[in-house]
Amino acid sequence: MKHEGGSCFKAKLAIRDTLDVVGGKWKLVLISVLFNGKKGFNELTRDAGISPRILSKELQELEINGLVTRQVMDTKPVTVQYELTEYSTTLHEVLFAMEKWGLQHREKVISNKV
Amino acid sequence: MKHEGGSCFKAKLAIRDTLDVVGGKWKLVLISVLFNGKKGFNELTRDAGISPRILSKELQELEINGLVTRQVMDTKPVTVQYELTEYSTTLHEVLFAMEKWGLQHREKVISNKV
DNA sequence: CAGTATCCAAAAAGATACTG
DNA sequence: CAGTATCTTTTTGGATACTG
Repeated sequence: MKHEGGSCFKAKLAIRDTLDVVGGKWKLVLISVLFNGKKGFNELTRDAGISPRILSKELQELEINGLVTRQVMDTKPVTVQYELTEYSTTLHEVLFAMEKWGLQHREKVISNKV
Repeated sequence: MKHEGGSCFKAKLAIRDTLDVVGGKWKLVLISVLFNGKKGFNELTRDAGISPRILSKELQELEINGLVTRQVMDTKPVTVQYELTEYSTTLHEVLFAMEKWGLQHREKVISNKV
């Protein structure tokens, strides 16, 4: 046995904690889209391919968890800019690892299917 | 702008690909549990805290994606051992990053709430 | 023990119309 | 443009009994 019960238990909990914050179908995708820089609401809707209802909910959760800021701009029809926070940079490692894995996995699947 | 449209699009797709394979509530948790070594079905049920129906489904998907092997042992009441594959090691970076993030985030939340 | 079948509850997602 | 309300559908999960 490599790990004793305690450390595995901890690992499992930590994974769960992370999933509670950025799990689900959209959050990491949204963060990766916002990596480009600020975006407006409808822009995000289009870029991520998400419906407004869900986007609104996801953004609120991301904001609550300190990963995104929402800034109301003083424009004629009010606009809003969503932007990643400084804290969100702590997720880079996760995002980068997932992006890398997705790419290599796609390669692998493609080559196995030829 | 740090990335041009193309690379962001690619990043988004890669994240999605990864989520398609190991997204959801259970897969990464199961993998982290199997990190300990082989486990039987009921053992996994207990360790992960998952119902048999879901466990069965998740394991099948993990097997299909080449992340887990299922080995039927030649014992009196048949037993089965689930084990991570060599390929699953490609996920270590993702798992490790998520574990690390979960830990630091918990720290952060706790200290902010004191 | 391993796993499936059945049934049910809850969560997540999607489409779309509508409001300031 | 930003976002909410409403309604519907799909997905996901959980309890539990049952089978080889």
